[in-house]
Amino acid sequence: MSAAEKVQRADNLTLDTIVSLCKRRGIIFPGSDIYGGLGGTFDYGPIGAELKRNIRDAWWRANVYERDDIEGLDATILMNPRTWEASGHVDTFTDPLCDSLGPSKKRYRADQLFEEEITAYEFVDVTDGEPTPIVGAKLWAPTKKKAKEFYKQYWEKHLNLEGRRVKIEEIAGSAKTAKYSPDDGGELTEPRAFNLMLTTHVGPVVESAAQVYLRPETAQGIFVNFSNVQSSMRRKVPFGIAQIGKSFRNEITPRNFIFRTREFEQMEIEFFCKPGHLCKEGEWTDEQWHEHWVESRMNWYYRYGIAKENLRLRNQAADELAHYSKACGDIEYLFPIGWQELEGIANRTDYDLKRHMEFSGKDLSYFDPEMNERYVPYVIEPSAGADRSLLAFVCDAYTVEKVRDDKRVVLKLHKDLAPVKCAVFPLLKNRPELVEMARNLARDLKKEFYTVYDDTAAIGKLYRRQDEIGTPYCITVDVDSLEDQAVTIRDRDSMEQVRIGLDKVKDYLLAELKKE
RNA sequence: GCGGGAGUAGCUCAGUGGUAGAGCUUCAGCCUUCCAAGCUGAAUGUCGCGGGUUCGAUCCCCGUCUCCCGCUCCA
Repeated sequence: MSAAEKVQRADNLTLDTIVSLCKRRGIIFPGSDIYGGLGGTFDYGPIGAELKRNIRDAWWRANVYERDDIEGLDATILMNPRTWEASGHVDTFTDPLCDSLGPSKKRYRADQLFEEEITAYEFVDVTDGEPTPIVGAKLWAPTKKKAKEFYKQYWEKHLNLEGRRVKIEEIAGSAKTAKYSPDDGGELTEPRAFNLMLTTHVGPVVESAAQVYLRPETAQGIFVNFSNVQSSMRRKVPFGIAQIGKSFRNEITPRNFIFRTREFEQMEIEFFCKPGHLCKEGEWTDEQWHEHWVESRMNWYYRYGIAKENLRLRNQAADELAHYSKACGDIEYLFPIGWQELEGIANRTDYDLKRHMEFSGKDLSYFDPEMNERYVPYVIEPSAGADRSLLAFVCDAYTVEKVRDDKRVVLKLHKDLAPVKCAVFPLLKNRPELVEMARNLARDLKKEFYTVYDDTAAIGKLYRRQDEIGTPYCITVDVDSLEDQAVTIRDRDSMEQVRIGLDKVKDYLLAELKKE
């Protein structure tokens, strides 16, 4: 029976609480902290680095080692710029943005503003009988009614015309709305290209020819290596290639801690399969593989401890699909900031391979020995964010419990993800024999897994410190240990203790840590 | 980029025109035979940065940077 009563869960958890815990306990720091930070960057501290590595490992293990149809890959961040022309990122990753010069100051995607014939209106002050045009009070609207509406909503407030009589006059001229804000009729600035890819230069001379991009997704490194991996590993379709690595996007607004950052880590698989229309009876179509991957990926999050009610699948509507995909299932997690995407599983069809064939002139089709025929495989892409996953795992594990009259903060992380696996304490630090025994035990355990030794506080505080970073086991060497050569192992979640012979501690922990 | 808010100790925050404080944390010692105990002591900040007003500014003014919230983005 647990002595603890759970009083807080993710429902009333705020992101600030997580941010504060992360900084305090060495999990995540703001990037370039001493220089005031850099927007959209965060550094992982000693504990965070372990946690992230464990997440990467868990993903790699589940997808590369435990399956027999996936190969690993580690491609470069810098790639031949042609790659990004082929992938479509040079064109479609550029958002043309323009701003309204009207009072709303809204920003628009220029390509999303629909065009329509509109008329210019002018506001005239008629209070003193003599109509006087009001400076700056011109706007564009499809009808006089709409112009009035704009005037009420925005211009009235910004022109300070209290107590004055104003008339709306149509003036000569007509134009397309794409030049004027649909929200306040204000003029729009010229669209400026905002490319979401970050650039740098290779070679000693900074000139446009040497400009390269930092990859905005890891996927393309996989596509360009499709044939290399397939032939060197003697793979038959269906098979997949997995990769973990950094990607970069010049986000307009990085926000929400590590949720949206300019430098982030992806865990992606490109799974190559036979296009549905070529499949024979009993063979999985691309759509069936897509379903398989959605389920497989959902299960991965469950396996590592995400609560069922905090995870959901959302199928993207046709109009939100990226240019390359035929269908996309988003796995969303209920963060303190609301439901947000953790991972997208897209059916990219043969778009990427075909584009690379076109741009590189190389044949990337696959020869199917059973069909005795060549085809370009379809691709199912489960694309997860490592940083987002980490945030989700931490949020989901974050628990506040009432212990006696005190509260206990504990990260109930899955054992495989826990940064520190075991902590060893002497019950009394002024007893050199206990200190020595504890130090020796810790030293021994370190050979197997990440173990820490600590004696800088009373036992209760030592436990709580480890609870906050999710250490599953704490071992205490007490006075009796000197006699019976045994120690207590305390479980993080139940806070219960078992007494184990010193010589059996390692085996016990190894067995416990292995349990699912 | 636009609009709004904010920058004071590791964290959370208070405060004053006379160059700073609390709680928690951290560290050392004493004590303590198991869940943030107690006692003693200690550390830490050019009060985001630059300029101005002033005899004097953390506080007032201007500028600037960064962060947070909304618009846009989506792993």
